[in-house]
Amino acid sequence: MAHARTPRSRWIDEALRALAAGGPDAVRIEALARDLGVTKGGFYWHFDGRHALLDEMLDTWERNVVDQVIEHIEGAGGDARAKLARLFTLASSNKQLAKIESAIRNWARHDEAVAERLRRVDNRRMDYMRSLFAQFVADDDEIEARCLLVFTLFVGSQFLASDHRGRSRADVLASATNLLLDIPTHAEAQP
Amino acid sequence: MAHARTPRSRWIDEALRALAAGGPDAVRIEALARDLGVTKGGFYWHFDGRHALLDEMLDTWERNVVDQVIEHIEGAGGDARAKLARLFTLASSNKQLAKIESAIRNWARHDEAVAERLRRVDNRRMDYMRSLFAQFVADDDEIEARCLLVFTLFVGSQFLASDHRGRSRADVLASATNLLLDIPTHAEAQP
DNA sequence: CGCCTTCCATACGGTACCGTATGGAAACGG
DNA sequence: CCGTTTCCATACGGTACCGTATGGAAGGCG
Repeated sequence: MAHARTPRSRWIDEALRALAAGGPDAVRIEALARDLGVTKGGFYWHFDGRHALLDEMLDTWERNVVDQVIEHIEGAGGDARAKLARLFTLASSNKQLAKIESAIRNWARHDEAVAERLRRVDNRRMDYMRSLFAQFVADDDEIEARCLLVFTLFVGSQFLASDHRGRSRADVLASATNLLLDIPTHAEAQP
Repeated sequence: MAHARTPRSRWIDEALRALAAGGPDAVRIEALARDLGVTKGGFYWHFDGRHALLDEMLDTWERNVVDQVIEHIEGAGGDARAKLARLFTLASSNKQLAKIESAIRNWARHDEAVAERLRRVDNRRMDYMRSLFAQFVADDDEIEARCLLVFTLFVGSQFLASDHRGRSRADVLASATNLLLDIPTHAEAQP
């Protein structure tokens, strides 16, 4: 096994960068080759065409995201609110990963295979959040609603262009997450 | 002025359909011509190239969205909560418009000119929502947070793939909006 | 060293699109 | 009914990409 001068992983990394920058349509083999300083000659030795590269990109992403989550579950301490707060902090950092994820989310709207992968990831995250909210919210409908609000807050803010009257987006995000962690249950609010 | 067999508006409509289906990269002139049953010959008489079509698409969308909002402001009655509830209902319908908007949101991530148009639209909607929330929420930070939560809820749910434990997405959306309209202010929740 | 596997460069044919040029058909206006 | 404007078809050259084929360089190994 001679050392690959441009191994599979480099193609995948570069492809993910292109995905983040311009979506799946920007993942062009000849363009990647130019960025890597080689020609596409070696690509077709490593991969079975463009579609295979896209698949492996998604495989890599799916693994990384899961690892990221697990890593955070394990390294966590404190109660449910503290864990959620740490999760929110994590979601706010990792800007490159957020771009990749946003590109994949949009991609999934047009490609059922991508949508299925995304569903696996989203469902796993939702399950985790549900288990945390369940520790201080009684009503199941409200748990589900709060999970949806959290999830869409971070996903949606990537696609939002509005300003916030002098406030930074990060500040408003923090206010919103505090709201989601501090508000009383629906049952307590009604009497 | 002879009657245009394929007037500008038909090109734009078809382009918006293509945008909703596959993003801006799917707006291909020769493909649109095929879908319209003509050749691209007439296109370059009407338009000054592909970029001009994309611009006019966005012009059309921006006008329509603003009209849609104004129409709803005018036709509204009741208090702020009722108006917001009606706004949420509107946001949940119009599936084709939602697809176009999602495509534009993703587009704006890569194109600054598109981002500026989107910022105009988003800011106008945000201003309207702020004025409504201000009628039953005291704290300015919380108003901003709730506006962001509402906005990202509807935007983000378009990009979400998760399931909801047997509940429909529409039901969870309804629970979430109720939460945003019924929760007490931060100041009231703290003592 | 000589060989053989691994990796890449080069060259090719094919596809899909852009934008232009030019002729012709279609619908008026006098 | 005839010319003029309006709209479209056709044909062309150019670009960018895909995937394949084939030769060659580079490094491990007997």
